[in-house]
Amino acid sequence: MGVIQALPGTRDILPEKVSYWQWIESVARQILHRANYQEIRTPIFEATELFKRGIGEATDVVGKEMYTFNDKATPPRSVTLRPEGTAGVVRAFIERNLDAQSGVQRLWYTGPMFRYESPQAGRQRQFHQIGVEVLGSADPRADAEVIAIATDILQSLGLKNLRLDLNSVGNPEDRQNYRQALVDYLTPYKEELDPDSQNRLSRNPLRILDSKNQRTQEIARNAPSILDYLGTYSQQHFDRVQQLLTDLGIEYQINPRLVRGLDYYTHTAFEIQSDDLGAQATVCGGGRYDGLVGQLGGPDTPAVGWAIGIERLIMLLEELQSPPASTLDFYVVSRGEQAEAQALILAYKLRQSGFSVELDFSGSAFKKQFARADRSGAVACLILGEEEAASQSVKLKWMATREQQAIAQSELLQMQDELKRSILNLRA
RNA sequence: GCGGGCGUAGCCAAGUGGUUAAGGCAGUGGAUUGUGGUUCCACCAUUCGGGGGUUCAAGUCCCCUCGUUCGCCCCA
Repeated sequence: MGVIQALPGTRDILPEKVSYWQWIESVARQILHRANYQEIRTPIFEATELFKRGIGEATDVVGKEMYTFNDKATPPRSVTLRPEGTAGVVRAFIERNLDAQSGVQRLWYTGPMFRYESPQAGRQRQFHQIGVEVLGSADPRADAEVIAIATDILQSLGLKNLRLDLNSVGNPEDRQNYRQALVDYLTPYKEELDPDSQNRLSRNPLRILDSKNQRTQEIARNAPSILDYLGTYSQQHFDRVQQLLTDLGIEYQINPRLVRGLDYYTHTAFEIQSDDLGAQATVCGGGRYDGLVGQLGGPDTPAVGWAIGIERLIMLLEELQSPPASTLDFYVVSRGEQAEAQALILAYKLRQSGFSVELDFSGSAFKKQFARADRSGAVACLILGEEEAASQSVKLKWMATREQQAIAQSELLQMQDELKRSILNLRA
């Protein structure tokens, strides 16, 4: 039609939905504040190299989903819109020497992420995450704390029917041993696997475990478990994390086939899923990444974190709650040149006194303006016609009771406290 | 990249080859002078995402194209 549309996989967040976003942000902020996590804001684009090295060349995210382009530098510089939050935070941690500041850095962030994928339910090209990263502790309590914060946020928003899947992917050595065992097991079945899995057999066999192909799943069911290949330290760490979660009263299920898509994970890996989300069931995913900081050129620093997908969270919230109702105090109705001018001033002054006030600009019949006042959800209506304008007065009408009184404009502005009390009462 | 669904007004939506394209919401004007969450009336798509074709006749059938949506892959 010639109308310019938002690009595929991007969405406008319209005013009627924004209350969900504000609600999520305020709940998360509060919970993170209580745990003394500090907010960090990093650029939404970074050197492409950061993600290649951090996330791993072999991953799908890096291999086919990055928004990468050259900027105008000479020579051209390859730049990528961040596909996830951890790499940027770790880069800042290293570059700004945050490790030197204190033992442990507890950080959180929120903002847009970008992946060039085909959009579907719960998946966009620009989407938003809220995430945490704890840098500088290998203690299982850090894993448990971070998981507890995630469940706390989700529960505080009223979500139920969530599953916490937990696994350990061990350290690189454990994983190498396991990988070999897995390949040994799967190779005889190679012809029966789905084509994607056949491909992965040599490149990324762990990923075969969570294939959705039925036959592949049947085969994977009897595959060796990573949990039988954990070394002593890995096993102790994993046991401890489980114990701590139990102590905290957080329910989880061990899922030895949980494999996460980014290369940097070590030891703890977890996902929080819902059955109400269609194909993209994961609301929160995370884990430990003890090797990443070192891999990106920083001092060896153990770390653990997660990210919540805000759009997916909102999909769940929409099924449960409706957004908070309007909180408009006054709707100002006016007609006639003089009255309209006075109405504007009155609205302005009331706002300065802390009231929320909407002014009807239409100039249409009072009847229509009242109908709009009603729909606006305002507690009271202020009416200014020619009579009121002539006498510098205004009619104050309480919508719920239909009671109406004439009052001098100056007097209305004097009785703030009384008005505030009445509005509170009528709203309750 | 691959597969399926859908595309009629600002929004929701009927319509499945035959004169002027239902209805609802929203919007605008009105039902005696300035009072809403009731009612009633009028107005609001020369046109069915776009292009081509079949036919005496197409929103309705066919082809192409664009958009959108769900799924695969993968992830938040």
